[in-house]
Amino acid sequence: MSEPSAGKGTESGRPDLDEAAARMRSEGHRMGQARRQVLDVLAAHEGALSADDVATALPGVHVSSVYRTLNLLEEIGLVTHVHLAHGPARYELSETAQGTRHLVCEVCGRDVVVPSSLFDEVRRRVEHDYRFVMDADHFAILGRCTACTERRRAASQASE
Amino acid sequence: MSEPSAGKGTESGRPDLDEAAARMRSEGHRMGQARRQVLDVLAAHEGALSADDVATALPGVHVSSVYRTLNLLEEIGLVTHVHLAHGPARYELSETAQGTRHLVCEVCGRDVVVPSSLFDEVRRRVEHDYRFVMDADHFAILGRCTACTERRRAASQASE
DNA sequence: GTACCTGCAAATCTTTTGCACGACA
DNA sequence: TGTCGTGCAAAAGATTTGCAGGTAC
Repeated sequence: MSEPSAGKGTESGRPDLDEAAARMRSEGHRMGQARRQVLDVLAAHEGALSADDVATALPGVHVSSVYRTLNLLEEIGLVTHVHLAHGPARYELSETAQGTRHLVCEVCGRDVVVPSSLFDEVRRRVEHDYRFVMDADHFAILGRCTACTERRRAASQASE
Repeated sequence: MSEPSAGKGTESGRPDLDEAAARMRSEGHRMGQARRQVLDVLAAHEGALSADDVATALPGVHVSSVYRTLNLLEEIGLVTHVHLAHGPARYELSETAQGTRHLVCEVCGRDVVVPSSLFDEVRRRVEHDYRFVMDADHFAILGRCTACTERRRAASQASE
């Protein structure tokens, strides 16, 4: 175990984690090992991780516990999930995900993160015209990244 | 606009179907009964259907055939699929789906279809600033419809 | 000490695949 | 008639759930 401070969960030495623990306790939950470790892994990673990624990173934690934990954390609002393309759901800390949108290349799978403020205008129009409040950015937007667009263009030109 | 599949007397009596059959044959495929029936069901429905919906509507057709058929039709370009919320994928005729985007209420599941032209500005900006070409509208945008927004507001006011 | 968390196994749900037979062109 | 489409069963992948025992508080 690579935690700087050993012992029971009250003093983790990580402000984020203490905050999360407090949040959880205030909602009537405990901060067990699995939950602490899952939060750790999510905090340590930049991108969004699948439940399986998390479980693999934590050999001592069972996948089902990872799922349960992620669901709980999401319920509480500490974690958000995104669907990138057609694979499994991917999770990240809400704090990290805040204000971001994922553009995923259908060809190479590259994940481009863009500020969701790009969508402010659309959001306003949708809210006004359709009375619909666009919400958390749970779904990626599919398309083609530069490289794959060029490649495609080159290919179609070559074939003519 | 949309025309009912009554029309001129051709072999099948359904111009859409004949067209589809021709398209399939030109790509080296046959028009079996499962394929014909799946196309029929999709044409008969306004909204997007799950594979299971289609299979249920066609007691004589096996689910696996429905999946295979839908995948083939999608490959050819006659059908498109959308992910509404977190359930199974939903399929509709490309013709119907053309130029539409789905807004799905996270609370009640209502599916609001809007013109994708709403996103033209965003699309331009994303293409210019991020060199990313936004593609088919395979993923719904989640949020909250009017009714559920009001209900939520009322609830949060009541609880204070 | 009690109630909750967790590991494990098995169930669920969606989608895919291998195989043998029957139908379409 | 030969090939392709289809039904059926089983597999595969993602996620959930029941239960028994350990742990946080």
